[in-house]
Amino acid sequence: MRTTVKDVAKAVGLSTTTVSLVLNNKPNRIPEATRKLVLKAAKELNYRPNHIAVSMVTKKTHTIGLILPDISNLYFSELAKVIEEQCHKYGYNVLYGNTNGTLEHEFEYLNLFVDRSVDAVIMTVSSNYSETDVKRLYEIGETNNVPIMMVDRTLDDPRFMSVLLDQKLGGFLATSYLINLGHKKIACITGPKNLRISIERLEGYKSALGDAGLPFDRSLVIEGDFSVDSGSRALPYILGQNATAVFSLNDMMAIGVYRECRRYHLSIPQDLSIVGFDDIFIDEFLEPPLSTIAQPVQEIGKYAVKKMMSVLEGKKNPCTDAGDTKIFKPALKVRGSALKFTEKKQI
Amino acid sequence: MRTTVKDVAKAVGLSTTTVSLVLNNKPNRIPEATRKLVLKAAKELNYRPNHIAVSMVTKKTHTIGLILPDISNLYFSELAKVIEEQCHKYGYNVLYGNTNGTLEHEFEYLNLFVDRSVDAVIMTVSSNYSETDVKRLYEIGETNNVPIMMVDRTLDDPRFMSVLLDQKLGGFLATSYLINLGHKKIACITGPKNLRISIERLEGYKSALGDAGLPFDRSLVIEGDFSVDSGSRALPYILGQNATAVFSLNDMMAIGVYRECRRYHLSIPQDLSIVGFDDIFIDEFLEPPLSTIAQPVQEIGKYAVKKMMSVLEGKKNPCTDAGDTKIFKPALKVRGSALKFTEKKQI
DNA sequence: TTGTATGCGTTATCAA
DNA sequence: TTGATAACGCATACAA
Repeated sequence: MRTTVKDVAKAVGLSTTTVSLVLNNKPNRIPEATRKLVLKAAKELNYRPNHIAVSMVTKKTHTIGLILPDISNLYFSELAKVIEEQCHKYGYNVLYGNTNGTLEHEFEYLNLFVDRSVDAVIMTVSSNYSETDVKRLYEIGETNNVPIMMVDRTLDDPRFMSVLLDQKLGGFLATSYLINLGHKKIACITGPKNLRISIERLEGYKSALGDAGLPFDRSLVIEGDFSVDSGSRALPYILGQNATAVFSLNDMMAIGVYRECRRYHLSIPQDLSIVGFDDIFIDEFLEPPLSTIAQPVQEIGKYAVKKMMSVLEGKKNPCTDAGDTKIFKPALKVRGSALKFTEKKQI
Repeated sequence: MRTTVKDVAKAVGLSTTTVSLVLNNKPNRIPEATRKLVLKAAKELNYRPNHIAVSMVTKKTHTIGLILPDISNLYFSELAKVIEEQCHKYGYNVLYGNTNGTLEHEFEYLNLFVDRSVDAVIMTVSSNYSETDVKRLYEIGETNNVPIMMVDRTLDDPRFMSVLLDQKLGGFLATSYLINLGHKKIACITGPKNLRISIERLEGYKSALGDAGLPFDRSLVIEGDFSVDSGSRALPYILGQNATAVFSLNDMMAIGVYRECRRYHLSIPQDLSIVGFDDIFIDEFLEPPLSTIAQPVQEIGKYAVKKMMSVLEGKKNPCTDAGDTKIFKPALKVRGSALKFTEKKQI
C-alpha cells in the first residue's frame, strides 16, 4: 500500500495538517526542527501525494487533453511530441485521443476529458462545424471552465485561442515557386473542399496565379482527402489536363503522386514537377527529395503550451485578451521535386 | 458550473443515493417511475459524473499510462494509436509520455502516472536496467498495485507481462532472404549493441548464416543507433568491406543507407541489396520500395490492451499466470530493395 | 423503495 | 506553531 499523509503524520506524531503544510512549503512559520522531521519521515516512508485526492480539493489536475485527428500521422505525432514535452516541463501530463477526423469523436473526447477535469484542452478540429456545433463546443468549455485552444486548424470564432499557420502564404509560396520555374499549367490537389486549410491554401495558389497574370483554371484543381491514395488517384486526371507541375496541398498526397508516377513510368521532376505542404520528415528521403512548404511544428507546439500555461496561471484571459490568434509563417523548402519548365522541354 | 448528483437529487426531491443508484444501474429494485424521473432530470441538467470524485471512491481511474521512447517515431506513433483506440473501446483513456530512451524518464513517468492512479502501465523500456532498476520498477508496480506490461522490448523478469516480437526470427528471415538471393557478403547494421532487440535480431542474422554454411564475419557488422544518420554513416564502412547486401536492423537506418547511396551515386538494389526491419509506412513509397521485416503492430497493440483489460477485470493475475509473455511472429515483406547476386554481376 | 452516514486522501479554515 | 474539522463529489453499507 502507498503511504498517505496520515501515515507520515502518525510516524512523526503530528497532525496531517502540519505534514501537509511542510510538504507543500506553505508560508506558515513551521520551525526548522519539525520541518526536517516531517521531510525525513516522508522520505523514509517514500510518501508521494495521491494526485487524485489533491485534485479533488484543489480543482486542478495538472493535466491537459490533447485531441488530434490521427496521431500516427507524421505531422501530428511530431506535434504531439512537442506538446507533451513542453507540458512535462511545466509539470503537466497529457491525455490524448484520436478522432479520425470525425465531429462525434471530437465532442466525445472533449466531454471525456472534461469529465476527467483536465485543466485545458488543445485540439485540432478536423471536421466542419455548424453554428450550433461551435456554440456547443464553446459551452462545454465555458460551463466546465476549461480553456480550449485550437491548433493548426480553427473555427471561425474569436472566443477560442488559436495557434495557426498562414496557410494562404504557404499556398502562395509553393505556387509562386512553380511559376518562377516557368510553369504555366500548374495543377492543384486539394484537401476536402470545405475544410478551412484546404480553402486557404488554395487561395494562396489562386493569389500567386493572379500576381503572375496567369488565369485561374478550375479544371486544373482536383479534390483529394489528404491521403496517399487520393494523391495517386489524382494523377491520371492531372496528366489529362496537360499540367506540367502540381501543387499538392499536403505531402502525403504528393507521396501518392510519386507512387502513381512510378506506375506510369513518369519521372519527377523531369516529367512532372511537384511541391507539397507540411515538410514531414520523410520528404528528404524520397527520390527525388520532395520540395515542400515547411511548418514550424516545434515553434507552434512550444508557443501553444506556453500560451496555455500563461492562461492557466491567470496571466491571460483567453476570452477577452487581444491577439489570441497567433499565426506562424511557413517557409518554402526547396529540394529536388521541381524543375524549370524549359529544362523539361529539352529532355 | 457543472451539475452534481446533489443538484439532480434536489431537482427530483430524492436523495443522492437514489440518484446514484439509478445512474449506475445498480441492481436495487428502483421503480420505473422514479427511475425515469431521475434519468430525465439528469439529462435536463446535463449531468455528467465527476470522474475524479468517482475515482476517489472506486479506486479506479479507467486510465492507463503509456510510456514510449518517442511518439514521433513511426513505429511508436502507430502503436500509440492502436493502443489508444483499443483502450477507448474499453472506456479507458491514455496518459502518455516520451522518454527519449532514458532510464530517468522511464521512472519519472512511471512515478508520475502511478501518482495519478493510473490503473495500469504499458511501456517499452529502452535503456539497460540493472538488477536494482528492475527491482525498483517491480516494486513501484507492486506497492501501487498497478500491473505493468512491457511491449516491444522487455526486461528479463518473468514477473512482468510482455508482448513481444520474435526478433531473432525476424533477423533470420531477413538474412535468409538475402542468402537465398545468392549474397555471400552480407553486412549488418545493428542498433546499440547492448540493447536486447539489437542482440536478438543479430542472433537471427548469425543463425541464418550458420544454417547456410556461411561464416559469421565480425567485420561485416557495424553498430548503429537506429537513427537515419547512423545508417548513412555506416555505408562507407560497408562498402569498404565489399559487402553486396546489407541487413539493417531497422528501417530508419536503411533510409540512411538509401540517402548515402545517392550521394555515392550507387543504386539500390543494383549496387547494393538491402533489407530493413519494422515496415514503417513510408517503406513502400521509397525508391525502390524497401523490403523489410514487418511487425504486426495492430495485432500487438490490440493484444496488449486486450490482455491488460482481462488483467484489470481480474480474470488474470499478471504475476502468477503462465504464458504472460506473448510473442508475435514477424514476416518478410518483399518489395524492391534486394536483387539476386548474379543479376548484379551482369550489370 | 429510499435515506443517512461514512469514507476516499488531501487541502483549507479557523480555532487553540 | 499546531490541530480539529469541514469540504471536494461520489459510492456504498446499513438503516428505515
